[in-house]
Amino acid sequence: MLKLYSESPKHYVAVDCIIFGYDITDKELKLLLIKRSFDPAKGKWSLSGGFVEENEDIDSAATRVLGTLTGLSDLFMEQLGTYGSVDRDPGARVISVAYYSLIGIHEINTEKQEQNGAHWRSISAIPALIFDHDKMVKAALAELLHKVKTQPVGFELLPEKFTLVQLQELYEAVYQRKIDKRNFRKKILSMNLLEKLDEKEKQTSKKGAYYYRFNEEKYKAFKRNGFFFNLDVN
Amino acid sequence: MLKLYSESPKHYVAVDCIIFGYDITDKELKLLLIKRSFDPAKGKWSLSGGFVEENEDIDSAATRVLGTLTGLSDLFMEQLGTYGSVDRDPGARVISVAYYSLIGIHEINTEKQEQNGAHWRSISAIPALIFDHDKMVKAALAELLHKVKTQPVGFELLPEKFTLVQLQELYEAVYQRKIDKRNFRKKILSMNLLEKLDEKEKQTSKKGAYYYRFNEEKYKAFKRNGFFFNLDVN
DNA sequence: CCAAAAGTGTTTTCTCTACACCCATGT
DNA sequence: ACATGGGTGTAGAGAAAACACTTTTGG
Repeated sequence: MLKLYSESPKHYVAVDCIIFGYDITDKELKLLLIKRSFDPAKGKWSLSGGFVEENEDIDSAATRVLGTLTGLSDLFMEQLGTYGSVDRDPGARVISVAYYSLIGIHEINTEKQEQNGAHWRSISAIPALIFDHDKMVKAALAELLHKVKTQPVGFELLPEKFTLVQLQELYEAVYQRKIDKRNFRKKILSMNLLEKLDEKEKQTSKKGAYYYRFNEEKYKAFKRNGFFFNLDVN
Repeated sequence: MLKLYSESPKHYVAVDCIIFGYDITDKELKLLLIKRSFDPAKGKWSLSGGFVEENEDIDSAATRVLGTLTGLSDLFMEQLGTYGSVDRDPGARVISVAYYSLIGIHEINTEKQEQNGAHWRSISAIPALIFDHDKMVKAALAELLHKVKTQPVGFELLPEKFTLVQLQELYEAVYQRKIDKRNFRKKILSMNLLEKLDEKEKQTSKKGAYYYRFNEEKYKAFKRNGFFFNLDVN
């Protein structure tokens, strides 16, 4: 570093959130997108974002944006990367730090969101997005695919209680392919991270499917002993 | 985004480079660190960095910093993440985008570097670093470990011609453990990414070890056909 | 001729894959 | 009693791990 701080230029810094949601009923992975309400690119689809304030950590800015849109806090969220091409935003030079987060669509009031100009769109039919947001979404999807294989984040997209069928459907929605039922169950159950409950889900079948719950404590304990989550099934 | 651009604050944005180097002779993975020449934290060890200029992409800023220090261009470099806590730099609020890069120590003039206050330090004995640079290094190391397993980046740390022994020693330095020679060779050679040369390296043994070269073109072709590099050996 | 490092295969173990039938229950 | 979705095990293939001796050659 040759220059003094004061001799260096300052930049607008924004956060953009790639919000993944899973809908247990229509079994689709979705993205929360907004219709932009101001120029430039007013009326176009975009990720939701916001500027980083003076005395605000970047992570906090992302949490704030996410909270404003969903009304939820304590969601899974992770930094994806920073997009800093000079011309990425035609309005001004804005550096954007992208975050992705996972939320269960069942948890939130979808109608209220749509009033705010936010809409859930299936990842199989994402509209064109402004600026480099397509690039961000593409990167986030790649990251998500890797993440669900190597860390137990799939549960973030489901309600606390879920059936193995629902868990498998989630993985199928993310991978976009069918998974062998027996191999999937064998593998996930062999990790000993799920607790079988006495309760059954009876809406979708007469027999009913047992509910399970992810045990965070067990996972932490296993991890301390060098265990790695791995759910790469055929 | 509720605010207009002009109502939002601007921030100093810097890049910091985690520069990994591998020394073929002492078989150690190293980091290029500098003794900071100005306040705050003058005289302390730090990563090399620099501010992002007005009309400069962030990636370009990182390339520039790396070039200034090493005199090299076209090096392997990738974004690691952005560090944006308000108080991370006591001098001012500076948002830092961290990059890591891989270079062969043999390629550069080490003496010239040391004159610039830059020093290669083994990763097994990294001094305390300023600000959150320790955190960056830790993250970069984790990323590197993952990267060398899943992408052919190890070659970036070696000269163009290298022996299989040298390649294995590099992986041993990165993983910090011994690897089985026969399994390692079997696996890397079965990928068909290395070309055996007619030349032998004769400094370290009487018999001499054949030189190999990484074939970038083959790798690209294989990748197009869905091949994934994987070098996870015991 | 011998020290020192390079090079080379096989067996065993484990993990991944493929695959089909019975079970429970509401109507 | 039957239709519907839930739940279960095993055999074969392929990948990973363990392991020790022969080759070459400069001094």
